[in-house]
Amino acid sequence: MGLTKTEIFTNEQNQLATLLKAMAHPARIAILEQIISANACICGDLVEELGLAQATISQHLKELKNAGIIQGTIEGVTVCYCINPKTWKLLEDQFGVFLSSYKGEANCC
Amino acid sequence: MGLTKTEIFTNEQNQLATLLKAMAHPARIAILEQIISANACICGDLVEELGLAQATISQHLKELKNAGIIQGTIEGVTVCYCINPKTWKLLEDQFGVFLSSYKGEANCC
DNA sequence: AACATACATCGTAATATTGCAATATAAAGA
DNA sequence: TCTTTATATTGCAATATTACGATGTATGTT
Repeated sequence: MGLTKTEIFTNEQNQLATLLKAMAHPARIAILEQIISANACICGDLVEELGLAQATISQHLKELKNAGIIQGTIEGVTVCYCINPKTWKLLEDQFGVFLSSYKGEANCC
Repeated sequence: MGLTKTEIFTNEQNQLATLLKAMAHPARIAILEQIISANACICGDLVEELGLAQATISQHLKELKNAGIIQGTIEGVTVCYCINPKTWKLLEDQFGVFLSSYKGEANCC
């Protein structure tokens, strides 16, 4: 096994899980924080900022791109990464609905 | 390798990643949705609701419990699971800050 | 053209995750 | 006590993730 049974779950459940999974790594959170705080799109600066090898950073960027969370544009020799506003909003909405569905009502246990 | 280099990142980055990771699976999202919608705490009902083996559900519950997202109390033969309000709030806060740090400003790429 | 720079991809090793059958444990009832 | 019921744990197979060195691929520079 070792293979998630996606067919059992709803599209929304699978989609949310995929987005969360893409973010569920400290390196990828750090990368996103950098991209956001730099406001402009950084690129190989990430390799210096975080203490990871270039290949590793590139792989994390690929995962974020695959999930649609960031987008990259080639700018000469460098590649410019930035947040994909559409997916970001989707995540805010989907996860927001999910989180706020719990009202913290009278604890039963 | 295959081992996350947690020592490179901040506590907050690691903590958020851990919480997101615990939720980043459709089965665990489904479990949480059930627990929330049932309002009261359900238990083995999950095995019937979702189409997964009892051992698998139990394992997912364990992961959610380890992450502090849910808590379980023994009630006779059954175990009563519910959301841990503290962790839920922590996640809402931490992830909320993170998500809202991106203002969707002028796209650069 | 030859080279440097910036990324991406490949290949690989170490480890983690997912899922389940089988088995263990613990509480309630006969 | 013996059995049933509900859940946890163990052990295992299949697959995924993380990380990195080595190498490939563009693009710009001399």
